[in-house]
Amino acid sequence: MRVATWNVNSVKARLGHLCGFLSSAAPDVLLLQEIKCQDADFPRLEVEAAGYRVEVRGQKSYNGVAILSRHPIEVTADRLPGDPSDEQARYLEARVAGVRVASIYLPNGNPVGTPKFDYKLAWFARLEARARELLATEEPVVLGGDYNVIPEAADVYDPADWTEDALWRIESRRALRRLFWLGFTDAFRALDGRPHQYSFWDYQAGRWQRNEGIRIDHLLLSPAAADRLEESGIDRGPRGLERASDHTPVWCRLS
DNA sequence: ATGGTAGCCTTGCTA
Repeated sequence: MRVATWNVNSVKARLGHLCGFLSSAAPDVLLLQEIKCQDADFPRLEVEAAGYRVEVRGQKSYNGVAILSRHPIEVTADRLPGDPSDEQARYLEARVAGVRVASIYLPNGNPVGTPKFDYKLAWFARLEARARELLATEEPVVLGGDYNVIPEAADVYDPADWTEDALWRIESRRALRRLFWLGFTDAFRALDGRPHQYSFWDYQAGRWQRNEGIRIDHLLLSPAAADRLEESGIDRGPRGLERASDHTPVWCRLS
């Protein structure tokens, strides 16, 4: 089973790229983030015509996540537990072909020192609590999405540019590490030892042309899923297209 | 050199 994650930065603006990726990469499951539309505005017919079922947790203008799958989708959560007042559409979880998957759009958290950074860390704590619950099920679990965290110096072109950024702050990296200490595996890092393999390049300052990116989109595998990990990769193709998302898909294959 | 781009559907916010 192949699982991919992609922050598309508006599913309506990226519909052509999305359909191209579905037909060329043909993942069994695609986890989308930043669809930037309400449920009713998701281009469902086009995606269904490509052979995929669709579950959406949308929101007007910002955020929004979805799960696309060639197999039936049984939604198990359409929001991250732990804060009923949180209205932001950043979490959708489902069971697909015996694997628990989640599409995660973790808060960016900038600027540091504002409520936005506090929200990021609080959201991370809720995710950790949910991850513990999912581990207890002993089902294979794939927590995929835009984590908005650069795990290590090898995942950024120059850490000095990111010193005060919420994506690199030690509090954010520690929060991600806590998921690793729980037993989750970074699917890409587990199989690819090369440094400086990125999943995001800013639109500004020619970052793509200069290959000055960061790796912030991750597939975290529970032990039962990691036991089945056979292959992983980052597909840079979509980032090089005209009017591309600033992120590109990350994928893995489980036996 | 505090710039630069993109999408929302606003005239600013978020990233």
